[in-house]
Amino acid sequence: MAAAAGVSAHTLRYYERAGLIEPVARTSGNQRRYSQADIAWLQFLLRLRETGMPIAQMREYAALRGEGPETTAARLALLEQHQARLHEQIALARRHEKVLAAKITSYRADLAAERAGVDQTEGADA
Amino acid sequence: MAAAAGVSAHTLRYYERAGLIEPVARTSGNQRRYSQADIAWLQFLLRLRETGMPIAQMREYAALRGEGPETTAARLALLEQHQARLHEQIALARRHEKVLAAKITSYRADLAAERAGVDQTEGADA
DNA sequence: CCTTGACTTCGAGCGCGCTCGAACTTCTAT
DNA sequence: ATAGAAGTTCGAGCGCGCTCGAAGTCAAGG
Repeated sequence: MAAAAGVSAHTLRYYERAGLIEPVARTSGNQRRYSQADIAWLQFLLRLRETGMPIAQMREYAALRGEGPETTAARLALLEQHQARLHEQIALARRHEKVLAAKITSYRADLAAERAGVDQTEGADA
Repeated sequence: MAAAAGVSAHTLRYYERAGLIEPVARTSGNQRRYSQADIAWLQFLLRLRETGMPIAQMREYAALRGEGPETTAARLALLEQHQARLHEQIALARRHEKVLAAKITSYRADLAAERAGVDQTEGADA
């Protein structure tokens, strides 16, 4: 059970169906045997996945890979595009973090005021 | 159409159904009229949403808010918890960014080698 | 008055990424 | 030889966060 690669057998089969993994070698009895290369590829996919790359794009990437080494440039472009998205995500998250931190600070102030017996402002939530 | 607050009327009603927005004032003809306070609250919600807070937790927050000012501490705790998650997300995204950058660098090297007429390594994807 | 268009409720449907279960086959250990 | 664990295919289901459509109600302009 190659699902020890950090993912369920169900998911593994799903990835195959989804065209992310080219059909893997089978035993005489039709059972899948994952090679080292298969596992490496899977882990690469999982890393892309973790970074929020949608399945559809991973499929594109996988298709390019299937077409051979002459698609390296195209694959690189995909990765770069993904990297750009990742950058954006991080930047956005950081902005949100700032807003949230401000909100929390003001909440703390409210609490302090309350403990001091001062009336609260209503609807201070925005 | 208060949906000009950056969200569709459908979504607005969905949020009400979902318990994120307490039922808003209606005209004689049963039509919703959003007050400034409603709009402010909505925008606060949307900000939480954008930062990836799940609806379920927003619902919790909304419920606490409905219970009055004595729940401020609890709400603060929720926000802090969310902040922690946001921090984690950012940290994770940064790690992914590093991995991806490394991958891209190696791809560029592959491309350069190819242009130089050197054979490619197969399965270099992990 | 009457059209027209924005509102209402309700429940169904969607896109994503799995996740699961049924029914069947195959492998493994005794 | 055989029990039972683990594999197979297939299609359905789920959880999230909307999104949409049908059928009806209401408001405002001509």
